[in-house]
Amino acid sequence: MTTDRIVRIVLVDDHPVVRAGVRALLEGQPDLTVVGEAVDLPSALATIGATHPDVVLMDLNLAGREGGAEVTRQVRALPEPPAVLVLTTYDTEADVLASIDAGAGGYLLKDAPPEDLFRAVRGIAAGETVLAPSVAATLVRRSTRPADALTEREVEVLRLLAAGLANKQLARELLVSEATVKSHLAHIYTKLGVDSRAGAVAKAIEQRIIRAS
Amino acid sequence: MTTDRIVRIVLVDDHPVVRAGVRALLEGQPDLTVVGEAVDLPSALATIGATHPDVVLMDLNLAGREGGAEVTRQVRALPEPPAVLVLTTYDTEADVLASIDAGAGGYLLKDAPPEDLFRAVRGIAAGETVLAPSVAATLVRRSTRPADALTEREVEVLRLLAAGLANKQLARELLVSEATVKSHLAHIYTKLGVDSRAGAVAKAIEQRIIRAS
DNA sequence: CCTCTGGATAGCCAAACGGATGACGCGTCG
DNA sequence: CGACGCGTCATCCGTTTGGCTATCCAGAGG
Repeated sequence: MTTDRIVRIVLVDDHPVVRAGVRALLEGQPDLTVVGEAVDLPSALATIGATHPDVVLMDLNLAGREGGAEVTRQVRALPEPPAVLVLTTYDTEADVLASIDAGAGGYLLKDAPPEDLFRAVRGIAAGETVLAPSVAATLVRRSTRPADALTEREVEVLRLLAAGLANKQLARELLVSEATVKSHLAHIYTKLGVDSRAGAVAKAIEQRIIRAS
Repeated sequence: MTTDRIVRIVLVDDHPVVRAGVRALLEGQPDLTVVGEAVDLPSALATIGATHPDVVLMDLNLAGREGGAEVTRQVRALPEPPAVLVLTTYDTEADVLASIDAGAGGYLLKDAPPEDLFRAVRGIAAGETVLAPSVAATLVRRSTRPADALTEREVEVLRLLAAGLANKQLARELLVSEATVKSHLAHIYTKLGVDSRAGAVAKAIEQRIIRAS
């Protein structure tokens, strides 16, 4: 609490515009400083190894082979890992859960006001967990209504379903039998309150369980 | 060409982080200046009316009721309208076409290097049309294949499809025979490049042909 | 005037789908 | 320990879907 040390930050985002923006905002704060930037997994590990930052600001939608969640996981696997604050555009259930699971200490949306960003960075640096209001709401909604919470596997099925795959293709992709796929689908239908694939896809996108991109 | 006038710019983006980033980048150029920012349609019209900029940098994924395309259209409908450069994350065919159709003079992706951004802004201000390479490719691909563009009726079918209705229900709802519904669906599938209802719903939402909520 | 497009209609048929029901191994948790 | 959730798999059965081919009509435009 009496740590008036400057918070050292590394940005990981493949958009130059966003990096410049976050950097400009953070550098306006006397107690925050950006010590490095990276655009993908290799550059992130290299930059973090070279600078040993306190906090990593991570974009989830990285262009490279590995998404932000995977990069987060590997960053957190380092010895004496920095705290990771996910700063992204979407707040789908799947994204949030994957990030938290990967070891992120916070989840903030890019449309958050700068003050929230500063608060979040300071909080993360102090070891707190920081969630954007809508993200917290998502998690609360999920834990207060455990009746219709989809399992990981079911979300996985949904994602592929949204790609228009048939049961046979789903089975091949998930390495299970077609019977299992139909079983998952039946559960998904009852949980989402629909009775067809099309309805499930629409409802899943609407409820941000998966995203349409 | 001998116009050494400073290019006056208004930013329209609902992400404070991105606005700050673009502003920081642009202000680093002596011949470019940001004279205003806006987050949605009303604030955009107000800001543009008050500042009369040369160029508007427009994000497509605005949070408000109107997307960037609609805002672009209304901006271009003003007397002596500023040039509009769309600066966004995605380059889906639908987005690009909607932007151009709405009167945008350029389309750039957020992952473009800053130099490209500067060049684009100067070009737009000079009355040129500026397209990102991948965007240009999209347009070329389309002009060689002018096959797709859903009719009103087909979009109507899609909307109901996303509600999970079966063909029989679709027929009742649309006051046509089931055969007609199947005919529409077949056309939709070929136009969207899918072969199932679920795929069609996902693609339609992705391309913003219908809304998911 | 004739063509083109969008919309509506029809029948056929194999394949896919959704519902129901039951079962098994495996963790967790009271 | 026993109940429970989860993921897995299976069989049966009626319904739906998607692909195909073909016709008809009204309005727009060359």
